[in-house]
Amino acid sequence: MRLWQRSRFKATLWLSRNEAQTQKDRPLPLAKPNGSLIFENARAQVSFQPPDDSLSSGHNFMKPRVRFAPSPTGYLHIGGARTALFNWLYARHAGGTFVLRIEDTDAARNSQEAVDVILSGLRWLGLDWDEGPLTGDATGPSKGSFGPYFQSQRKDNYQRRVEGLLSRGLAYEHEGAIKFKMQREPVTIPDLVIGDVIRKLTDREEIDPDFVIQRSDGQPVFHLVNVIDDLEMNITHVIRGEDHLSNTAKHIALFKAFGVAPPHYAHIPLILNGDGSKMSKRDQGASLTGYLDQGFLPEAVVNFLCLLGWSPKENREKLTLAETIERFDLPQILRHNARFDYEKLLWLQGEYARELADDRFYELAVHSFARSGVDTNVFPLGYVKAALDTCKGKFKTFSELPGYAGFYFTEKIEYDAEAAKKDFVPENHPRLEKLRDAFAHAPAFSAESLEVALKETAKALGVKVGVMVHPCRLAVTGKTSGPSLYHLLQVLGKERVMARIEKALASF
RNA sequence: GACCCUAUGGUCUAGCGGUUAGGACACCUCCCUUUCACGGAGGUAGCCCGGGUUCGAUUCCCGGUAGGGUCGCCA
Repeated sequence: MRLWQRSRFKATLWLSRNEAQTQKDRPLPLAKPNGSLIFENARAQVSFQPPDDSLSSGHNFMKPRVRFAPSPTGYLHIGGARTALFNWLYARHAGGTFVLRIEDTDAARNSQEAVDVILSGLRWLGLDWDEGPLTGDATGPSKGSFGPYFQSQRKDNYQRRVEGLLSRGLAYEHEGAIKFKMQREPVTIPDLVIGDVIRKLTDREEIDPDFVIQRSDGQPVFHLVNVIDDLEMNITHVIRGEDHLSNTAKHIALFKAFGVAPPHYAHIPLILNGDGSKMSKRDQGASLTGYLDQGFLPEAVVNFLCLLGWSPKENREKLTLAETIERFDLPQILRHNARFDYEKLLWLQGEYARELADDRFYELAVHSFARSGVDTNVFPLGYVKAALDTCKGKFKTFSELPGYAGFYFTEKIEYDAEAAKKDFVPENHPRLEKLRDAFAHAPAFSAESLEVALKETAKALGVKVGVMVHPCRLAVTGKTSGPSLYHLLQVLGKERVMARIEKALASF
């Protein structure tokens, strides 16, 4: 079973690469269990003439055209982001075109701001689109020759198509709405990921298989506009979430009704919550914006998303974008849903954060402090950079940074309560005094000589190094962990360090 | 309720009839170390169940179970 399905994948893909557009006018390739190809005339079940030239493009494209068609709901779902990523990867891999189309048919919940969330999210991830809107304004500028790229601006097309359907008896009015005459026979959905899916009618559909394509208020419905836009934008591959799989039967029927062979379909598995439940809007981690806000790096998010439902093989986990584009292809996409593993994302984030180029690291770090209300610009640039250098590679997300290194930029040191109880004890008081004196007389206030000073003090007192280290760290940073102690002392400088030690000594 | 998809450690996955079932994250132990992190060494843990097919099934087929999706004048 699997074998013949896979052989069909190859045949279909080959077709997609080389004859992506000419297939529009050709029969649909299907496979038989013996692996040979058969052809089924896509128009076999329709008895009308295909649309005139004004509705069907005469262009002959060799490269795939894919699209991401989100609805502006005010946020970009992480699953949607991955769908966009897979589309983008396939386009880049195959040298095709990535189209961004905004499905804003539901006027009530659309706004320019909601579109901007999508645009900025995709831009953040680095998923540039070859065609689509340039701004969130539905009537604003766009690039590409298949526009408009907002469905709200394409009403005439839908109206014309509906009238065509009506005149050919393929749709009818019902209580003010327009319904499409859906076939009752099972629909075969050729899918590049899953294989041939034979979709039968459900019990409710048995009663009435027809579905509304235009509401009684005149607004076209998703299934209709989605198909018309894909058709008119010459989309060759529809790569979308598996939640659309069952509905694809309707779309294929619609394509047939318009006299055109449907595009290739690739339904990708969904992303579930860590506990296996469906990831909905309200779930933690569902919104892409959240990752930006938490200080994740887009390259980490992209890398992680790639690993959900697709594998680069060869035991690779961390990949550059170029490597991913090179390796990515539709047949290797997994068929089962994946759970979102936050820990693994965090690991990748740490990997990328450690390797950040200095300038970008400083920029992101300064930004994270600004977000937490700390203006690092009031400190000398050299001081800020030196401080940040001691933190690189020691934390994962940038939202951790203000908590990790905030002591560099404030004199209000709050001691960790538990640590103070343990380290600010009477016997440590004279030890800290000795350390203060040793620091005061160190030949230089550098990490090297401070380390020598501290170790010699410990030796003189007959205690382990740690006995000196912990109270000292607590005194100058208020925390039990952080950057290298000697280095942070050097960066803070003698004045700050001495003052903080005095203050600590006065507190116990 | 019906229809569709799926099923390898806790998680992401490699595997495409014969393997000591591989890697990564997480977890545990140890080493390194001023803390944390990194790095190094090692460890616990897996083929959902039941039938077939086969000399031989994680792998192929059927059934069950479980999870997910769909059946809207939402997208």
